[in-house]
Amino acid sequence: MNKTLKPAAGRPREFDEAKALQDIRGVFWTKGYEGTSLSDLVEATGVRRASLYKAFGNKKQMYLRALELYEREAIDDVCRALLDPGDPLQKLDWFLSLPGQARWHDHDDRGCFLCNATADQAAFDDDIKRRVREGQAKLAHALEQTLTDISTTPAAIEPAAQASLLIGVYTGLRILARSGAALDMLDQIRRETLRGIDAARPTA
Amino acid sequence: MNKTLKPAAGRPREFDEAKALQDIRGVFWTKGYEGTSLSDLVEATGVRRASLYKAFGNKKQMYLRALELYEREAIDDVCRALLDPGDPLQKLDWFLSLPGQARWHDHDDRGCFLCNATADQAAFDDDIKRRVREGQAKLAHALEQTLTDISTTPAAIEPAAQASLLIGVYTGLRILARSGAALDMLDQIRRETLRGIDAARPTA
DNA sequence: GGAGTAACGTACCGATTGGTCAACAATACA
DNA sequence: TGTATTGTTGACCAATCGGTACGTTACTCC
Repeated sequence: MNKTLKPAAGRPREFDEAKALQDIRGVFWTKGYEGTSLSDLVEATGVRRASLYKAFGNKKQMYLRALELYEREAIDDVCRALLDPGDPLQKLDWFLSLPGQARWHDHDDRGCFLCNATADQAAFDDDIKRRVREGQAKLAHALEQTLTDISTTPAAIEPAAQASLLIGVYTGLRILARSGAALDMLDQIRRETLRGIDAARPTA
Repeated sequence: MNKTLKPAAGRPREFDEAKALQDIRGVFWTKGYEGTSLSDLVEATGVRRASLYKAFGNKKQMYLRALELYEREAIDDVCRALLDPGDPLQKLDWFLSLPGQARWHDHDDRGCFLCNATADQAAFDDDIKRRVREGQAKLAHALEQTLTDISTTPAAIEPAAQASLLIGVYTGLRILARSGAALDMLDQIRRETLRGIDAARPTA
């Protein structure tokens, strides 16, 4: 929007910061925080080391920005799909099938960056902890909305608790998928989770 | 057993290899694979660097041995508890309450080493992948046994699929707990999981 | 008491880590 | 045409990384 506006002082940036951030996200996503070196990021972006530091600060902030971008794009896409019209149970089934789909299609499954971050660095850094929490909250909100749509008698089910369950199962599925679990196992987990949710709804 | 037997040739080892492995496990457990340096292990064990290499080979093998020890002790303990006599549903409730318990009691929760390994290095290394799979299989077997005890009409429930579900939920819970998720959320996940399993059993 | 063997202790290795510095280049504004 | 400001560049940093070479020491067996 304001790309041309506000030219600011000094020499203009020669690289596309947004594009660089996408590349950075890709590296952190596949290799994790500790597994990613600055040299990796320099190679992936084509941007010199000092320029990256000038633009982003330090490694941790690059990671945070990359995770933020992932949440704004990938997570929001999932939320939108969950809020789209359609059969709620079918949408939840789709949501829980994402880990297995990724493991099935991709040669090497890099999982969900949000889940990776949860397992990777959230335990060690409060800033990452907060960002992960925020992404989960967005997801939980969309799931809760979808769950509410299952029944018009909301007293019978507890959408908030079931949304938490879905976050938990989804996280577990992503971690298991990336660690090479059998597709059968992932399918079983998805089916049993949906069975439990279906069983909890009021018998109309 | 054969501590005194087979003295072998050469200078005897001055440190207790089993004790050193326990210390190594502790460091990997809390700091992860990449987060652990050889200096950390030297400091934790009190054993010189070259002696560690002599005894264990390299860093990855130290990790594998530590994970193996964890599975042989902690995981087996859990399996035994699940197979002990008692109300099956209550035992499953206990199992799913472990992550929340750890988060509640320990100042900083280092989680379940098996789950940490699943999320940490299993995606990148086939050997670790195999070891993780083995630990999960042991757990799954005990869970399946417990689930079978819930009902005497096994056709109505699918213990194998529900065991997979429990592994998935447990993994998710451990990752979420360590990443600082609210205790409420962990409780909700546990409750909803058990509700689903309870709902699936045949109405006697 | 050798001879053989294996662990110990230390110093060391090249490579890589995240991060910085100062010279230089490109822009806006006066 | 300065001057201020900011990005680019490439060399450079101390620290640390996983791993090793080698001389010494402690043990068993002959």
